[in-house]
Formats: sequence, C-alpha cells, structure tokens
Amino acid sequence: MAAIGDVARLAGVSKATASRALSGRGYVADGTRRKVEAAAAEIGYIASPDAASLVTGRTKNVGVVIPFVNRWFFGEVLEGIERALLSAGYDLTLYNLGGRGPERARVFDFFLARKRVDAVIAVGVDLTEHEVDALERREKPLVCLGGSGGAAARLVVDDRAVGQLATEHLLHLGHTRIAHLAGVDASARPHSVQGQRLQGFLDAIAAEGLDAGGRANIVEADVSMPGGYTGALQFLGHPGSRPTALFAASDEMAIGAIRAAERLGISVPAELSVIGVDGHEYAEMFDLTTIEQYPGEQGRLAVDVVMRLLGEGTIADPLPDSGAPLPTRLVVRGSTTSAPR
Amino acid sequence: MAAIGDVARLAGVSKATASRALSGRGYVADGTRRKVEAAAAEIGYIASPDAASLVTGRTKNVGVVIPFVNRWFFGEVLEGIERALLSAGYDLTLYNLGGRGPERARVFDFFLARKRVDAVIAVGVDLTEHEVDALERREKPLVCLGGSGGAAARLVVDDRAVGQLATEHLLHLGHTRIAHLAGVDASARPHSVQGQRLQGFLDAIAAEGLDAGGRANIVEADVSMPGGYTGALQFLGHPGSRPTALFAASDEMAIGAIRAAERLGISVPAELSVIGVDGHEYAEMFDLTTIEQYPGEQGRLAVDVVMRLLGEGTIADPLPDSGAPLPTRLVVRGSTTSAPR
DNA sequence: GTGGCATCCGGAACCGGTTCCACAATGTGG
DNA sequence: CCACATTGTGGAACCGGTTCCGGATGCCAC
Repeated sequence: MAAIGDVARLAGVSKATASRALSGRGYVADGTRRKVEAAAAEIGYIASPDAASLVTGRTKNVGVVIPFVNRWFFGEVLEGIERALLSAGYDLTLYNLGGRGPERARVFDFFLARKRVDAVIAVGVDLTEHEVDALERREKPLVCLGGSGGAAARLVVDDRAVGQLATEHLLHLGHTRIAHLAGVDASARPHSVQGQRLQGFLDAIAAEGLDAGGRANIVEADVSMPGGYTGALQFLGHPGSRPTALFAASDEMAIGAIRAAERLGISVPAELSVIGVDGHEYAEMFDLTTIEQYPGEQGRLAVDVVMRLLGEGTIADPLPDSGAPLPTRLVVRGSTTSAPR
Repeated sequence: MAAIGDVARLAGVSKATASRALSGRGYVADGTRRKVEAAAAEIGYIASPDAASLVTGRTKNVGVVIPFVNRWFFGEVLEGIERALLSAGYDLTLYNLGGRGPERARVFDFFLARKRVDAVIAVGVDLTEHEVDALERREKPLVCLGGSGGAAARLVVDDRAVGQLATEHLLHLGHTRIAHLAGVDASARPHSVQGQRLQGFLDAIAAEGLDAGGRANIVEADVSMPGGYTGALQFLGHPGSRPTALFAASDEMAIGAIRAAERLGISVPAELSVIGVDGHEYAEMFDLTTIEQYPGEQGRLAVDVVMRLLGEGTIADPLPDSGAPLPTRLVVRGSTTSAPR
C-alpha cells in the first residue's frame, strides 16, 4: 500500500511537505502542491485515517446511539443523520441500544469512551448521569435528540404542546369522550417523550373542565402498529362508554387503532375520530390526521449542532436557535371529524 | 489520557510486557499479568484502537452498505447485523446508499477503501465489478446478502422458488386469475430479488398452462405500503377482469393492496386473496398469508461468515452450508382462501 | 557438564501520518 | 542597507500501540 513517503519521493519533496500539500495546512507553493497531488493520484494514494487520528486525535467519525432502527421515526432520523454526516465527510458508527442491560454499559464504557468517535448523537435515549459523565470526561461532544441527557445539547420537540394541540383539535370538533393511546411507561416517566404527550393530553382535558375518565380512557401500549391495535381494542370493546375520539401517541399506533376499529365494525371517522403524531409516510394512505414532525430534518439538525461543537462550522453557518423547540405542524385529514350527533 | 507506557511504569515492567499482558499474546508470567491488569484498572487505561489498527492493520470495524434503513426487511437485517457485531466486539459503520449517484462512488473509493473497515457487508445492493474489485484489491472480505456482487460470498434466499411457491399456493386454492405486484424494475433486472420473484410467478403460471394475462396482471411498484396501495388500484379498478388473487412481492406491498381493496369495497379474502413475502411483524395483525424469511437471522448469519473470513472463528464454529439458500416458510393466514364459486 | 527447549522479559524498530522547529529565500518598510 | 515579516521546505520528534529479536533464566535429558 502506498504511504505518504512514496508520494513524497515520487514528487521529489519531503514527507512534511507532502503532508502539508495534501491536507492543505501550512505553506506550500502552488507548483509544489500540484506536483504532490499528481504523484498521489498516480499511485492511488489514500491516507490512512488511523495514522492521522493517532496524531490529531480526530477520527472523522461520530457514534449514534439509537434504541430502534425499525420504528419509522427512528429510521427516518437515522437516515437524516447518515446523509448529513456523509456529506460532511464523516463516518457513522451505529450503536443500536434498547434496554439497559450489560450491553449498554459495555457500549458506553468500552466503545464510546475509546478514541473511535469524535462525538455522540443519542436519539430517544435517556442517558444516565454516569453515561453523560463518561463522555464529558473524554471531552466528546454529545447531542441528545429527544430523550434526556443531563447538560448535553438537546434537540427536542415540545411534546407536551403536541399532546395538547392534538387533544384540542379533537375538543374543537366537539368530542367530549376522548381516549389516549399512550406510549409504554408514559405515566411512569413523565419527562419522556411519551410522558410529555400524555401530560399535554391531560392539560387539554383539564382546561376544558372535562374528566379524563378516571384513567379508563388512557391505555399504555407498545409504540407500534400492533401495540396500537391491541391497545385500541381495550377501550373499543364496551359499546356504551366507547370514546368518540382517540389521540394516539404515534402514527403507527393510530394506524393500528384504525385497523382495530375496522375489525370491530366501528367506522372511522363517523363513529371514531383518530389523530396521531409523526407525519408517517403511511399517514396519507390511511387518510390520517396527524401532527407532523420531521425526523429526517431533525437528524440533519443534530449533525449541524455536532459539527459546530466540533468546530467544523464556517463562520457563515446559520446559528440554530438552540433553545427553540423543533417544528411541528397539524395536518388535518379524513380520520378526524365532528363528534357524532 | 493514560497510555500503555504509564501502565507499564506503574506496574514496573516494559511497554512490551504490558502490551503482551493486556492483549494476551506471547509469554507473560501470571503474576506479571495480574500486576499489569491491576495497574491498568487503577488508572483507567483504555487502549487506543487507532494505534493498534495502525500497526496491526485490523480495525475491529465492519462497514455495512444498505439502501434503506426504513424498509422493514432492511431495518431488521441491520438490527441483526448490529447485535451480532457488537457481541463479537466489532463496531458497525453504516453506509446508507440507495441509488448510484456520486455519493456511492465516493463511499466505495474513499470511505470503504480506506483502512477504516476490516470487511464489508452489502445488503440488497447490486455491486458493480469496479466496486467489488476496489475491495478485493484492498483484501477486504465482502459478503453480499441479497443482491449480487461478482465473486463475493453470497447469502441469498431462492427468490425464484419463493415466487413459485407463493403462486402455487394461490393456484392450489383454485385461483386462475392471479395478479402480481412486482417490485420496481423487476422485469428490467431479472437477477434482482424482485426479478427472481417475478420469474417464479411466471414459472408457476406457465406450469399450470395459464396465461399471465399479457402482462396486464403484472404491475411494478415501489416496494412499500403506498406502492402496494397505488399499484393494486391499477388492476382492481376494472370489475370485469379483476383478478381473484394477488401475489405481492413484499408484505408491505400486500398490506397496501389490502388497504386498497378495502377502499374499493372489495372484500379480502372473499373476493380477493392476497399473499405477501417477508414475515413482516405486521403480517399477523393484517391476517396476512406470507412466505416468511428471517432477516434478523440473515444479518446474524452474514456476520458469522464475515467473522470466519476474518479468521475470528474458533474451530468449534458450525460451518454454514454456504451453498444452501436461506430458509423460508409459507405461513397461511386468513388473507388467502379458495377461489370464489 | 553441556546442549536444547520453553518461558519470561526489555530494547528498539516500526506502522503512517502530523507538526514543531530551524533554516533559507524573498519581499518590504524605514 | 538592515531589521523584519512572509513564504516555502526539510529534518526529526511524536502519537500509542505491537512485534521482532536477543538475552536471561530454569529445567530436563544425555
């Protein structure tokens, strides 16, 4: 394999000059630079990133910690991050970490703390103090996208407002018996994404002077289509007290719920209005009213922040209002309509 | 940051001995090893993978090239690969490459050819000769999972047999007007996964002495729910010649098709039987007959092969029959039934 | 007693870059 | 004309590990 010494020899310069010519740092005469570049091209020279990292401490690689790749939201975020990193010349090392088991500790203490990554993007993970510390001690920038992580840079949508907005949409349509399909652990972890959406739901219900139905109208389920399906069955079963509207904590859950309603012969939206959250690519197909967020864009944004933290930014970069929540938008489709009667 | 020299000094040995003690290579007295390990633990020593890679040429990192992360099949494969690599102590660098644009060339010539990865797993990508060569020249093992890649190790299901089996299932139920929702470019690229499924469909139709309907009953569409939805609308529109059964090239397409049928008031399975391919996690919820494959397991298998190629295997490793196709299984649910009348 | 082998350890070279420093040549202002 | 800054280049140190080689020791067999 060609090394920089070979390039230097071929170009008739020293290793130092060859390095400067190829990396663009320091003084190099134009003619010399061209000679070196020609020599490099001729022998197909590719710099060893390992050698460079060893001395500079920079790896041009960022780690992404993400609990799922197969939920639409997370997949979309991941794709957004990947594209942005690639175009910035960075590699993406994937750590698919769900639970908290020993795997997770190993990743943080062993993989991430090593010198392999310049920074970490955590998507939808609630980081422990220990985990945040481990990165801080190694001076590795950390950006959290949804989920929490101590003092780290955070990019989040205002999920409480989202929950409130979704519920208000149903209230404005005249619904009074409104159910909520919440994410698993929503009530146990009030600061999580799902917990905030639940809070927003409760806020809106309370503001209207209504009763949440003694929690009978709140069901926690897996944030997926099957989760929504089985969850919805739980309060669609009793015809008497059946809600006329449903706020699902994600579009996937909402679609599952629609499916469940169809199975039970309950017509959507005539007998049951359904609203979701996400702006899922399938939402249009299911004619689903939803509150869109833009996960691909969120991923891109997270990379922006990381690049700035790494000092990769140029002065011309637009500063994102780091405090402001991420954008969302209510998109009304056919799955919600006025309350019956 | 603590370096191996610090460990050596603290333990009262040389760098060489410290290295041997920690890596487990070469002769080290038990007592010495314990001293070194204690010293390393005391100062929180973590070896620099860059330095190690530089001299050994091994990075403990494999690159994964994959066109989507957000299609169920690919997401599942990716998760399987990730888990397997993590437990083998390897990192996973993700390259999310769809089309062929300049991005793709850059990844192959620039990222993958660099010393960053020990091997490459290509999932559902048709590699060009140039791309395979680039890796071969660098002596990087390459494993293809679905899709083609010259002389590289290949893990594939027999998609032609899958197409045939699915179609035969419908034929055995007495259907004679059978449509096929094929993947995009299925006919243009007969050796692709989707092309093979189409071939299998045609084989089975021809074996029965039937006519494929002059291709009117074959529609190519995006391999997704919306793709299946709009694709299905194309041949469900004309009541007269409407097929009574549909073989969709993926479960996502099949679910989209079911949705389309419902929209048109066509009852599934009474008026239209639908079969898909994949074993999607939503298949059960939609009561979908399908030919399951096991993408998570396929990912794990691909990692197995890579590890063997990298010489990581122990002698006890079971040899996979590298020639045999990957397992599939027909799972009959409620979306297929006997032909009407 | 000596040759041979296995075990244990340290010195030093090496991987392939980057960067500090010294030095030379050229321009520039006073 | 000289002090000095700017530009261009090479030598050498360095990043943090791994590994080759050679020396030292202990043990066994002959």
